[in-house]
Amino acid sequence: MAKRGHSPPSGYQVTDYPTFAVTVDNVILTMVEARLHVLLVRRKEDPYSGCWALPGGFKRPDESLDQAAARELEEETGVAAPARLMQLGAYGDPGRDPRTNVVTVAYLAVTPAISDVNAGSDAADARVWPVAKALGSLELAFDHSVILADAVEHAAVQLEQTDLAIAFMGPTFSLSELQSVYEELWSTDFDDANFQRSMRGASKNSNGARAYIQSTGLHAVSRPKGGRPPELYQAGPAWIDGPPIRRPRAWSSTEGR
Amino acid sequence: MAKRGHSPPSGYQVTDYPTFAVTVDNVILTMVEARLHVLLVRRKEDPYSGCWALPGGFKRPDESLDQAAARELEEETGVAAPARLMQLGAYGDPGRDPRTNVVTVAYLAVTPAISDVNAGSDAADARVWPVAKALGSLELAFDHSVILADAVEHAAVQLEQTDLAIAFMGPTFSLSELQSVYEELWSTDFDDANFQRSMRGASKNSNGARAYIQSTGLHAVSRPKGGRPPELYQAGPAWIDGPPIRRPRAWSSTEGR
DNA sequence: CCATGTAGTTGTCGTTATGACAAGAACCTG
DNA sequence: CAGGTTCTTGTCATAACGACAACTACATGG
Repeated sequence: MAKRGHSPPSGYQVTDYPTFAVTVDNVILTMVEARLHVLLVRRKEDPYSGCWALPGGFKRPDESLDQAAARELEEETGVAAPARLMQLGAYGDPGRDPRTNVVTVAYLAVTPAISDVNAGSDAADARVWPVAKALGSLELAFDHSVILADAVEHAAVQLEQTDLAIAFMGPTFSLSELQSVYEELWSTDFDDANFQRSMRGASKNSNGARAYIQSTGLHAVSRPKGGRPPELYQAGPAWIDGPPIRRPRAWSSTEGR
Repeated sequence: MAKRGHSPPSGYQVTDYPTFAVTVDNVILTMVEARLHVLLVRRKEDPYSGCWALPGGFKRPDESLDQAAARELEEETGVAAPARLMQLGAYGDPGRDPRTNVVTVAYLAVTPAISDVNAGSDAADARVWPVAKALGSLELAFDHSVILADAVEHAAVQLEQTDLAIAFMGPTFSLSELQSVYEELWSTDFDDANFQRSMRGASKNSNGARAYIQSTGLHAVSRPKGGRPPELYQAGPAWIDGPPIRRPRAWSSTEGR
């Protein structure tokens, strides 16, 4: 980027353009007992005081949008920003905030089970909610239910394009845990056997370099209800783009998307 | 920073948050002679006066982001907003506009060959440029080369997820025209024969309802250089999600993305 | 310690999609 | 009509996918 020294806006008037507040909002998704959950805070101040909302806040002029998102997440929830905080989109419908003109930029991230959530000074409470409930009975502040719905859809798409599913997992995981992520976000049911083959790189697919996931050799400890202890895997080292598994599509004319 | 005549929200202080200008910028992609082109305007005012830039401008408080994008496009270029004006993302790095704090929301659309482009009052000129040149030798205003690059990447991804490729086509088109879109955006070379099968729904794939494209029965008129006149197709009526063709991936460890 | 239940893993098989390539069909030009 | 170009159809081997049977490794309860 060249061209500096444009600084003094030669006869530029502040009144030439309308001003806005710019906020960032984070959609933090995680998996609790095979169900998709989202991190929400309960608002302490007006507007929408007492409502649950996505953690977020005002962007500062001296920080990038990405930085603002990470900062606000930590401030409001005590949750360290996940590595991949993806931008989702901007929302700027008139009147979406009763105070003033506010444009918000939504971010999406995925984490393994969150250890401790602590409401920051701006929030009355903070916890994870099942997405189904957050979109159903909860009545979120502002247009946050729209943002949340978009985020879930975006995550579902990313699942097919990237290794996003692994971001839901801890350092080691079983294939059935991973499978539950795909099944939950895509509302599908995979054949266990076929799922495993797909994940490993299957058959004799190609060069070993692919490595979407990697075997650790370890096995999970047995659990109360029985069943064979699964082998534990970890994220592959140098995974390059490409779908680890294909999203099933409904071709029948009766089904939409 | 001014704060427009908005009902002073009960005890709310203007100084509680920083203000920004919000702009929208459009990336309009089209295909000219099998090469990807982008619509640019030459700036008439500072900053970056004389530079080529994406058509865009300030959002107004009483319109949505989508509306602002469509309005600015028409105002600056005389090009009617294409049906699908997709939001690409928000860009808000500090200092990206030398005047003030500006956050811009980028939009992406694809059109068939644009008939007439007319520079609006804000622009000194308007025309389509090959994307290769726009990203190479042209030196765009602000961070518009970053936005453009992101847009091209986004279009390439959408090509696999939606029927975006057809948006490049006119009312009727030949399969080789369509093929050139995929080949240009993905930097690949498809086997002509195999490409056709994929596009038609191939083999005996499934219920005819799929119909990504539809035969018109017509044939193109013969062209000067010879060759068999291709059959002409049109967009399918009720196409539902799903990739008409898969993007080839490079699995070899030497290739990135 | 054996039957039963649960969960994970391996194997097989037919169907479908994909990629490579040959061959034919319809137009141009000279 | 010969030769070049572009589009179209056909064939074939291979890889991927979905369904499903079978087997393994654990827990629990008698």
